[in-house]
Amino acid sequence: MENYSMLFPCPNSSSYPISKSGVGTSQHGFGGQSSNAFLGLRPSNESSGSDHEKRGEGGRDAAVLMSQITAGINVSDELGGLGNGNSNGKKKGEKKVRKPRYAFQTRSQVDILDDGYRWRKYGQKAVKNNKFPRSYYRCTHQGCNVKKQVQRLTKDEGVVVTTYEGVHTHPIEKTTDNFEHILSQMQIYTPF
DNA sequence: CGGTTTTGACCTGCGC
DNA sequence: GCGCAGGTCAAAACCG
Repeated sequence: MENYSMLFPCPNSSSYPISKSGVGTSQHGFGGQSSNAFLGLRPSNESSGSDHEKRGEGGRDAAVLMSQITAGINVSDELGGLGNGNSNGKKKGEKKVRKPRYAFQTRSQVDILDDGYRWRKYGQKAVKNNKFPRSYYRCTHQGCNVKKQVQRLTKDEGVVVTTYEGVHTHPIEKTTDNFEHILSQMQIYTPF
């Protein structure tokens, strides 16, 4: 389905360490958490990878503290087919506008990254070739139509893929220092 | 009591 | 056309 084009240059390494235990040290600090092992997104993921221990559920606010940005930018401008007819405003005959989506991977014990915005979960689906479900969230801010999907890789249970769709039309609600750092870094890498 | 999560049903697009 | 897979809806349950 979605073919992510990973345009995320790792700034401080010539070779990307693709390791399951991506806890490496680097001089590049994402606000305290300093590690970026480029893992890359592969469309096919069979062969369940490392068997780590399960995620520590619960601590939503501590999510970002536990996570390490590992990779990722996805630019899918107008990918032709994604099964989605009624994004918002279900006028028939309306040409469906596909918003660009941005995906990145984090290495996290929990699924939910606290990025400072308030999200409401509106769906969860089992994904093929993945033993973990994909969760769908929508920004609860009025008028803001940003969505995100969160999915854990079967291949590496420690990796969480977060896909954002849309742009927030409002300021961040609660600032999380770590994630602000992350965002600022990502804007550097983003080619637009 | 209001907001959020859960979860099954439903819808839509795509490939065969 | 049919089946599958992804995405969304909505009612009920849950929680602070």
